[in-house]
Formats: sequence, structure tokens, C-alpha cells
Amino acid sequence: MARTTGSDGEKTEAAIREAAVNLIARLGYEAMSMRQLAAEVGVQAAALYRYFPTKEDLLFTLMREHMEGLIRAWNAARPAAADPARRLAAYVENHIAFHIERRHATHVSNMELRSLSHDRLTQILRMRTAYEKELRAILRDGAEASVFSVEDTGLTAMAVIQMMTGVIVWFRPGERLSISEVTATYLSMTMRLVGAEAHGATTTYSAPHGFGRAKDAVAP
Amino acid sequence: MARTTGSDGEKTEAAIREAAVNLIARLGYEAMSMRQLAAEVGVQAAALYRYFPTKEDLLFTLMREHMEGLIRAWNAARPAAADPARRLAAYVENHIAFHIERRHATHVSNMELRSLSHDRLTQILRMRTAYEKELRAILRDGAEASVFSVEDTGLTAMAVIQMMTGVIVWFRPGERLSISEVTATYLSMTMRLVGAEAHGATTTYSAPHGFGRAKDAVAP
DNA sequence: GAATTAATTAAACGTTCGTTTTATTATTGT
DNA sequence: ACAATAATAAAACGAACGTTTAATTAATTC
Repeated sequence: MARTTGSDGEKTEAAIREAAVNLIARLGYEAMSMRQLAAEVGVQAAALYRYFPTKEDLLFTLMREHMEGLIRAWNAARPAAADPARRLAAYVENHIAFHIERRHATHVSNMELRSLSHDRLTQILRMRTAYEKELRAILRDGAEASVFSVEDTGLTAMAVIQMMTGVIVWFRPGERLSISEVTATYLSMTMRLVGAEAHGATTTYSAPHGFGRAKDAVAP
Repeated sequence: MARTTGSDGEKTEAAIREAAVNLIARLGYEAMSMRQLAAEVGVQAAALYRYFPTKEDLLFTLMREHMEGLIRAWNAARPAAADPARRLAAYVENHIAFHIERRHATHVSNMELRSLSHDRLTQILRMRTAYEKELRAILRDGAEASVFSVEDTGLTAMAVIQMMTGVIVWFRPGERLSISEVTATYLSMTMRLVGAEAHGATTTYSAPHGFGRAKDAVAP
């Protein structure tokens, strides 16, 4: 009938965030009701409004923090001053690792943009553009140094990002391929895609892993 | 207050389909109301139910016909008996052209899967898997004939498809690049990605178009 | 241990949703 | 011309939605 034993604001808010990411990823933002979310958390719907003033505020918070985390991860992983190929390898590895680890949050950030108000959409897109700009700079530097063969920097950047982000659509942890196998394969596909084959016979940009030559299909 | 002058079932149904694709692509299936759709068509909401028994039936019809169209287009474009490289080129060109021409329908088919019932989702996914299987076969044949270097057929197929389908996210007709420029660039990226570089110096797999190296936006 | 504050419940509000029912008019077939 | 039918409008239905208000209890503070 009121406050329950052992209840705690911080725990409740964390539980709301986690349940919201999972529910929105599974059902979609519009299809998830606040009552459904509350039930998942084990609380009444009205309690949610102590932490997030509106449903859209909740969505925006999830998206903003996901984008901030992605940019923070890249800033931490970015090599200080390296050749374009190593910078590209770092970008790919960071992107794949981050997105595999946060499949659901990535799904939300990619699929629910249209449910944001104009201003908030702009904020999220600004962050995304800043992140993509890093890849374009790497590709441009590599093209100018003739270590990459790239016809169109912007188009190639979009293609590489979409290819990499697509990993969350089919990858399920612990199924056929390990995270490092997937990362290594995407890395070599990316390197071929941008025409990087300058250094020696078969340059390895990441820690080598045994490639199992598995033949079976990939779950949709 | 009832049937209006000049009203015609076939025209109304076609108008419903077109308006529905555009509205769902823009707002999302859940966010689009039947009243909104009816207003766009210029009709009362109840009139929609003469053509589609439920909202989900409407969505399913749009998706099914989109997938059928994609498979039909590929069956028409598929080369009779050709080497893997030419088959891959045909697959890429058909895929890009089809998806650019039907951006909104593709968006719907990719984004609204979770609004389908289990049975209908299965039907759509079956069609999608059959379509993707064609690409896997091409990649496998190419790998076995050593004209492609592909580490993992299934993973590469997913990567290529996601890279290509991603074109609808950023491409706007008549902006910077023409459709044939985009198609040619994606084709050469795909060929490098699968390690196809057997034939001569710079093999061209499609009809050549002037690559303008355009840096600025050029509106026709 | 009393007062204050934080966390939550229970109930309700107005709105919108997908859908159904019923009536009415335009078109078609004879 | 007249019956039959196809196409639509108008209105209503119950359910579910996001959100608000008010009351109630647990934890914290002094």
C-alpha cells in the first residue's frame, strides 16, 4: 500500500533502466507500456515517474548514455599517434566489442530514434555524427597516404559502420563463434574492404585466434 | 454521408498500401494509428477494414509482397550459369537497385518484424533466409573455386547484406551520388571484401559510369 | 523516539486506440 | 428503371494508454 520494506531509490532506478533496455529492445518503445515496465521491475507504474518524468525522458536517457559510453570507449581505445591501418583496426575492434557487449542498448539506440522529439533527436544524431567523423578521418588519412584504396570516404565509412553494427542482428553470445573470432573476421573483412594490404603477405592487426572454418548457417 | 462520388475499391486499396508504407516508414507501425492512415488516404477509418481485416494484416501484406518482389527480382536478374564473381556482381546490383527504389518498404520490412505474430514472422523470415541462402551459395562456390577468400561463408554473407541494405539509411535520391555511382561503389567494396581480385588489373563487373570524384552535393 | 523525508501504492483522469455496428449513398447488372 | 451490391460515413464500444493525485509506509535524521 505504500513504501515497501528494503526499497531503495538507487536500486529501483538501476532496475528500471535495465528492464527498460531489455523490454524496448524486445517489444519496441511504442509497444512497451509503462505498466509492463513497472511489472517487470516489480513496482507500480506511478513509481517510475519518480525517476523519469515521462516515457520519452526514459528513452532519451538510455540513448544518451549509450552514445556517451560509445564515445568514451573510443576515446580510451584510440591509439595516440599511429598509422591509419592501426587506427582503423582499433576503431573496428572497439566498435565490435562495444556493440556485442551492449546488443540491446544498441538496438534501442538504432531503432527508436523516431520516437524522440526533434531537439533530442538532434542531440543524439550530433553524438553519432561525431563518432562517425572519427572513422572518416581515419579513412581519409589512409587514402591520402595511399595505404587504403577508398573511392568515397563518406560512403565507405557508412558501409563499414553498417556492416559492423549489423553484427548485433545475428550474433548471439556463446553460439557458434566467440567474440574474438567475430571481431577478427570483421577486422580482416574491413581491411580488405578499404584495400589495405600494404604490409607484407598477411598482416595481422589483432591477436590471432584459431579459425574453425565452420560451415553451418547463421541464425536470422 | 456514405459512399462518395467516384470512389473505387481498387484505387482505395492501392492508396491505402502506398500511404501505409510511407506512414509506417516515417512513424513506425505502432505509432501510426488507423485514423491517421485513413486521413492520409482521405477516407474514414472504418473504410480501411473493408480491405484489411486488421492492422496487422495490413502490415503483413506489405511485408510479404515486398519480400516476394525481392525474390522475384533476383530470379529475373540471376545469371543462368556464370562464374561466382559475375553471380555475386548480379546479386549486389539487384540488391542495391531494389532497395534504393523501395527504401520505405525495405524500412518497414526490416524494422517492424516484431509487430508480427509468431506464425507470420516465421513466414517472412523463411523468405528472407531463402534469399540470403543464394548469397551464401555464391560465396561458397567462389571460395571453393578459390576466386574468393572468405573465412566464414555465413558471417560474410551477413556482413555483405547488412552493408548493402544500410544504403537506405543514408541514401537520398538526387543528392550527391547517382544510383549507378552508389551501386558501382558498393560493388567494388563487396568484391574487395570477399577477396575477389583474380581477373587482371581493375576488373569491372558492371556497366562503367563516369566516376566524378564529386566532393560537393550536386542536385540534378 | 518523534519529526521529517524518501519511496511507493492505489485509484482515478482524460485521451486515444483498434475495431464493430449500422445506416446511407454510388455504382452495376438486368 | 429498378433491384442488388459495393463502398463508404458516422457513431459508438470497451480496452489500454501515459500520467496525476492523494494517501501510506519505511527509512533517516536529530
